[in-house]
Amino acid sequence: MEPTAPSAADALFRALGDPTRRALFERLAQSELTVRALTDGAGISQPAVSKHLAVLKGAGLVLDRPQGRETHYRANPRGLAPLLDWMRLHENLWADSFDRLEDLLKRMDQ
Amino acid sequence: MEPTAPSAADALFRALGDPTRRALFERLAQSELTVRALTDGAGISQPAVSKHLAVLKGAGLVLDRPQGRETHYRANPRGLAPLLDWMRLHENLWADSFDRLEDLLKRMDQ
DNA sequence: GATTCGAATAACCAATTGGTTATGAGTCCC
DNA sequence: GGGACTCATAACCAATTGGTTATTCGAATC
Repeated sequence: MEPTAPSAADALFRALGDPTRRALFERLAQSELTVRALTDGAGISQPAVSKHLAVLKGAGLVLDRPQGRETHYRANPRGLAPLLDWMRLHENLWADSFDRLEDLLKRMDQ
Repeated sequence: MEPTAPSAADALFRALGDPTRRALFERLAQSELTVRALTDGAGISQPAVSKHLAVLKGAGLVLDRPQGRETHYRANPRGLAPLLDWMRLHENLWADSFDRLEDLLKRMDQ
């Protein structure tokens, strides 16, 4: 019900500010993947991927699920909520025709 | 009508990734301000503010209006559109209850 | 027209950051 | 238990970045 803390948007924007990191998030938004699977095709080393995942996790954008020796990562469905919250702060920027935006955003809150 | 280019989201996320820069944008989202007015209360030097404004302008987030010796900056109402475009790419992340999201976002396109 | 003011640019610097290789701590499999 | 595999962390490095002061240029003011 209450809006996301201001600092949450900070971490989120910073986390998504890096293209490589955002690409990882976009892959995770489609399916759960292990660190190995993410590393293959990422074009960077496995430790680099792990560091990016730590940042994404810190921003609440991804969730991890350790299983045996591998860790499965997936996007957190509620992770992008602070971004929508932030947008609501600037609702007045949008054209008046988007008056349904507020209703929509309210449904994100609970 | 056509979705924003992928690179647009890149510039936007990077521009908003810095807290100081986002604070400047948030002030401009409420009213048009000169560089001087922005500098007062920003806690950083005027050249620093000018550099941040250049980045925001490059990302399409603000518009400038030179007038005499001062430059007036204001938020670009269409500047955040790429962010909504990007969100549509991850629509599947959101809970099914937000099925009106697509309709809403479509209205951003024209 | 001399001076002050507003903004952008240049030159520079310290801190942050995104990457690397090396290593360590668990887990699976023979 | 020995070896291969997965992931995280440590240590380090080059590049980027956000800040500074100095300077320049154009516009307002006296």
